[in-house]
Formats: sequence, structure tokens, C-alpha cells
Amino acid sequence: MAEAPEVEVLAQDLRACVAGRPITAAAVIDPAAVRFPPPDAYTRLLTGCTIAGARRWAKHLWLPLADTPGEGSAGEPPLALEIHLMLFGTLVLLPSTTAIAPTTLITWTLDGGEELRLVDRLGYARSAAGPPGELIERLDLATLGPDALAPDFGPQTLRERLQGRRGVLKSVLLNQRVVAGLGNRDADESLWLAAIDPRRSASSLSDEEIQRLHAAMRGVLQEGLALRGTQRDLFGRKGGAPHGRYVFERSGSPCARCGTRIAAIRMGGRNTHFCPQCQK
DNA sequence: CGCTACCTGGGT
DNA sequence: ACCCAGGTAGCG
Repeated sequence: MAEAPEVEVLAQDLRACVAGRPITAAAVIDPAAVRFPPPDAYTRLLTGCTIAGARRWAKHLWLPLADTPGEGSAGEPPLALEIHLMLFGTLVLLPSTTAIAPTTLITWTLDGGEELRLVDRLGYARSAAGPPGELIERLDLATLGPDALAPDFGPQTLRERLQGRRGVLKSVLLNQRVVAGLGNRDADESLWLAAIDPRRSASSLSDEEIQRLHAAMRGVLQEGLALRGTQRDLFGRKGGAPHGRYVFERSGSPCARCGTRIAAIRMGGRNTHFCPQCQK
């Protein structure tokens, strides 16, 4: 449920409503949800820290932490909290008195009687905490490709990133080390908009096709973000972006361009939806 | 590089 | 009763 637009929406909401607030307690309900440090150390580390901000880093959420004024831990190295929603994870901000859903993995209690909760019916979502350097190292964040939503992500960057990639285009686009931000839905929608066959070799695109693909990716991601994603935000309000617009999960429906039935195939373990007629 | 495991609830 | 899932690590 969480591709770049959905994660970005949550980062915005966190900046607006959670940044500046101290974490007064944290509870790890599913120990598997904490990558590191061990759950008891994780809760100890976070308790008493103030959430200083929030940003999206590829599909990760990254919350820099600051010492809470008056807690007396001045001089400690800075810390950050990382959260990855994986397929079905969601974050919710609720009054602490709200019953904890059985699919809740972690809760962070904030001052003022509210709680941030990580909920995931699949249980894949993960979090980690520590000094920024350690997080970057252990989560391999430095190897991520340029972010497709970043202002300076231009067609030239896309061309450089695809250059010499031997893999199949769709799979290469999903590789966050090549380009960060695209998920299965947005990759399919982008390839349809650019009228490019997902089965092409990543290195076979002409400059003109790269321009089209670049414009399509930007359009899909920016529109998804403008509509505040497909899923619920931090306050439970549903985003206005469609689950699938042109091809995603629309196999059998007529292509909006040529009327051919949208096809669905399996690529690299992922469902891939495309028009076999006009995506060349 | 491609495949599988990781899990559970929601959709069909 | 089945599948199946918008992601990723880790394996061969």
C-alpha cells in the first residue's frame, strides 16, 4: 500500500503534527518489527527523545530525534527513528486511550495523550533506531538510487541510471538502487503512459523513450502525491488517488488509448499490467 | 540477476 | 475455501 506518494503523505503529516513532540514511551508489540537494536534497547533509546522532523527517504520514513529539553542527556550523539511500511503497513495517530488493534506492531506514546501506532495486517513493516550513521550503514540507505520525486531528478539522471542495466525494464525500475520511489503500481502506470513495453531491456531505450518515461514517472508520482495517495493518512482520511488508473489491476479492461484488453503477466514475482498493443 | 520467503486478512 | 497482496532481504 505504500509507494512513494503514500510515504510522502505520511512524512508531511508527521512533520505537521508530530514534529517537536517528545516520545514519552514506546511499546514493541511484535518484536519482529524492530530490526535493531533489540526491542528493550529500542524502547529505552526512544523514550525521552523529541521527534525533530520527518522526511521520506526512498520508501523509508526517517525521523530525526533530538534530546528532550530538561531530560539531561545533553551531549549524546543525535539519533534517528526509521520506519518502513513494506506492503501493508500504516501509521495512525490516535488518542492513547483508543483500543490497540490486534495488528499493531509498535506504539510510540507522545506527550499530550496521543499515540503514533504502526499497524500492519501482514506484519512485514519494520522499524529501527540509532545514530544516523549506523542506520544508513545497516539499512543500506547510501546505496539507494536518486529519488524519482526529487526536484533535480531529470531525464538525464534517468538515462544514466538505466545505462548498462542488463535486466528487464520493469524489474530494473522497481530496483530502489537504480531509482528510488517507484512501486509496482506506479511502475505499471508510468510504462503505460510512456507507451513502453515493460518486457523491454532496460538498456534498450532511446533518448526519446527515456524522455517519455521520465515525464510519465514524474506525472504519476506527483499526481499521486497531489491527491494524497491511495491510502489513509495519519488521521485516517482516505487519499483521493485511484488504486489503478490505466492498467494497474485492470487486466481485461479496454486500454484507454487503443481499446485492446489490458494484459497481466508475472515479472520477477510481481504482477505486471500493460497494453500488449500500444506499449512497444 | 531472478526467485522465494516472510505473514495474515480481505476480496472473490 | 481459496487465493493474493502496492516490498525487500537473502538465497542460489
